Amino acid sequence: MEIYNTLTRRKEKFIPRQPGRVDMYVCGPTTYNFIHLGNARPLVFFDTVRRYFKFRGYQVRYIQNFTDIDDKIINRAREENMDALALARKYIEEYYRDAGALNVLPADVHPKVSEHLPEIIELISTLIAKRAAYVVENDVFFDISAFPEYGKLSGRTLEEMQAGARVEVDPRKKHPMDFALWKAARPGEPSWESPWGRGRPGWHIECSAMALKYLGSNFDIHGGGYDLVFPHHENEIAQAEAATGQPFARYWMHNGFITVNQEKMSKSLGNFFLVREILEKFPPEVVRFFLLSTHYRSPLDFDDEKMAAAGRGLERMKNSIRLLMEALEQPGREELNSADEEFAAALERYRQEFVAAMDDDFNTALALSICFELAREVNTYLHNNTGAPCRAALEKALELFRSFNEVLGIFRVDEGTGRILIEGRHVPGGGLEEPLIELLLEVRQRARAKKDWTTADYIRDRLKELGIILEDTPGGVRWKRQ
RNA sequence: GGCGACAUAGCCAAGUGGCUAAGGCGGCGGUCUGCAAAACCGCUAUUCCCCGGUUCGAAUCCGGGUGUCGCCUCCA
Repeated sequence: MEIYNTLTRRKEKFIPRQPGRVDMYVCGPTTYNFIHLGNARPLVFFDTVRRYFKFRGYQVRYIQNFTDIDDKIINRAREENMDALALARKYIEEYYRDAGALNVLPADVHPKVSEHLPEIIELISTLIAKRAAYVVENDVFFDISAFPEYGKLSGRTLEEMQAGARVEVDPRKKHPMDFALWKAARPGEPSWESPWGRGRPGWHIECSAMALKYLGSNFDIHGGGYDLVFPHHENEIAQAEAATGQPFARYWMHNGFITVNQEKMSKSLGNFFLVREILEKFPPEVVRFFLLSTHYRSPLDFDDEKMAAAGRGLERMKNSIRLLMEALEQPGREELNSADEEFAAALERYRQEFVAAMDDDFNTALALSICFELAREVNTYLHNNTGAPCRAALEKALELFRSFNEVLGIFRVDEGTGRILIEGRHVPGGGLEEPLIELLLEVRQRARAKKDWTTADYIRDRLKELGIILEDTPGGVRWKRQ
């Protein structure tokens, strides 16, 4: 496998710290609101990375933090007249709903800053002891001059950064790029006891402390959005490496940004989309499919039309799986003929191409295109074998869809059997709906037998308005939910 | 001002030195159908922003230009 490493600015062969095992840490959201589409991209992408490693037989340990202590949370809590930690807790709950809808599997550990104060304080103490940090009044700052490699991740030098500085510098800092590890308590803010008085941790120290706690030094993959490269990840490296003397993480992966109408999502532009709002308009699988349809390092532009196009594409794949499942309900043929052999050989080729695509820096866009090729192969095969297709061949194709989906997570899966669920007729709990639809279809068939097309079309149109799609086939009518 | 990324069809999007430039959406034509839907078949970029260069050969490498976006400040 090859992974693009931000640290070296090129693709590198992936060699894990321990053979057969991958330890990864991904920066999770600051929980002061529902998650937005920009949060969803790294969520879905790194979830896919983790699924792929499992697919490839690695044992994966996946850590994703929640930042539940932060200026934004405090400000928001003040606006809502709420306790800051309670507000954070509320949005952590909401996070699980949105992430779950997007088929993002929970991390092995979701550490919270508020539950890791001892680790954070210990790390800061170590940095002070090693003269990589200094105390001013009740604040603690990281001393950039103690870490000569500062800037290695973002590829900029201290001089360049100073030249471009646009922010007023706290005059108590020894160097303008020094950053806060510990902030003295201010009235009305959550705070904790520390050797430097009551206060709270700075933004960057939490990830260093929690990643080191759960994964140790030199773990395999650290991920997050591209905007975290500087200063967040740069500072994480400085803190962790100054404290331990060891490399922090081996591969740094960063996803590109989501834009809306070619502009970065931002509150000031009013083009901020919450996952929750989008899910009111589009099914979650379509959102996930859309997010994976572009390579993770490229920017991705969001608008309704592109989502609609993604939905139609996903529908094509679902139709193919649906046709496959229907064909498997028929008797079929047991023995293989040469056309079946050819079909099976094509399936094997797709499997290899899929793995090659994902091995190449997680090229999900290419992997999805292989799913489309698989769909067409299946449809063509079914088209040419309407009489009695070979069961073994069909089962092999369905299994291939299933294993691709294990990685991509774009189709819903039955938790018990692991089989792909294509929304069709069956509703859990049943009720009268299904028999009534069947009854209407029967009436419509009678009309059709009498060539009463007006009635037949009327039933079809009205059912469509209710979200029931009819398709007349030579073998009878087929129906599905929209 | 400093640093960086990107530019492939109507739209989205793979491809980073050499077979016919993947795939999807849309469009057009055909098969099937009472019609429709779904599906299948065919067509839809003589060319990859522009200009130079390297090379037997470049969308792919190098130089210059233009344009778009991002980071340098909280940000996924």
